[in-house]
Amino acid sequence: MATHYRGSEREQRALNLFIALTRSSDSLQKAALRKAPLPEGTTLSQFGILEALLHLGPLPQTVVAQKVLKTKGNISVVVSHLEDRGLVQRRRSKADRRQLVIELTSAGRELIAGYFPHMATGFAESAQVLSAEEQATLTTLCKKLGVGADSL
Amino acid sequence: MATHYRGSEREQRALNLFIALTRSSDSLQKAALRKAPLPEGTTLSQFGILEALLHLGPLPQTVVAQKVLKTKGNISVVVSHLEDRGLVQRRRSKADRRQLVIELTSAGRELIAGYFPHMATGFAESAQVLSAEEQATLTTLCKKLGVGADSL
DNA sequence: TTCTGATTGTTCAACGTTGAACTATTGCAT
DNA sequence: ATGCAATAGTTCAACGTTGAACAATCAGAA
Repeated sequence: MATHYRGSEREQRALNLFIALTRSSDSLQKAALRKAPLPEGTTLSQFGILEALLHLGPLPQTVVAQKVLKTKGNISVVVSHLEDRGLVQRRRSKADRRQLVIELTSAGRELIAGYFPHMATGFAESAQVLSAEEQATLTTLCKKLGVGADSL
Repeated sequence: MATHYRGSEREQRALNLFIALTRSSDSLQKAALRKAPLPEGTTLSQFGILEALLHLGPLPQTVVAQKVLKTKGNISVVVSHLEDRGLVQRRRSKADRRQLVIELTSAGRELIAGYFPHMATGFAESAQVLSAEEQATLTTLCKKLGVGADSL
């Protein structure tokens, strides 16, 4: 589990932190998916985009890319797949004709709105090994770390 | 940053935790890579395998798969790429003739041993926004969460 | 207005990733 | 010894992912 690298204390601490972060988010994700399998034919990437649209409303692709931490090229591809499946639709923005605003179709809304609560329950159950206070501490420290790392 | 899902307190807490975990590990990784770009032609996946071999010695592919949290099919592909690049070599195990033991070539060892310390420094610098105690707390909570989630 | 640089999205090559079907080998139970 | 379930690895289709090259549009300066 821990790194086998023989470096300074400081480096080993940082490496162990990174490994623990990566594995725990991976474990949490997998546990939630075990409890709430994705709808047939829906991938994790597609889910991420559908979820953003459900909770934030119609968005231009660039904004979607920022939300799900992927590149615009990637979003373009995955949105096309969602469009092929009839879950999403592209609309040219009148304000800025470069933008394509993505919005859920009724089928897409039904799919994601019907599924998401199961996933939320899955996360809640999986996170229960930590107390509410521990979860809050963990979240706070992660945010501090993330913001700090981004500004380097 | 936080979820926009309107569910129970418990669910929102778990979702926010997951988002924070994901983003912080992503930020930490990207910050480290900014400070220490991977060697030309080396991908993150290839790096992961080289690193495992450097610090754990020659390993059969199944073990590598467990270490880097990927499937055996994936390891097979990436190891082939590493073999093409002359960084790694497959050796049929005598004890169990099903196993292929992967080991670093001298070129591979030189590459990863020369690069890894830079990455370690990058992680250490990026993690410095947290005190040593905070890092330890974060690591401990992550492990507890990970172990708990795995056993569901 | 006109030029110029920045922004939005598409496309493509190369690689990564998974899960399933397949082969070879092993170990065990009978 | 024989048969059989489990294990190690390969391969493939389908999809995801990135970064770079490209076209269209916008916004601001001269």
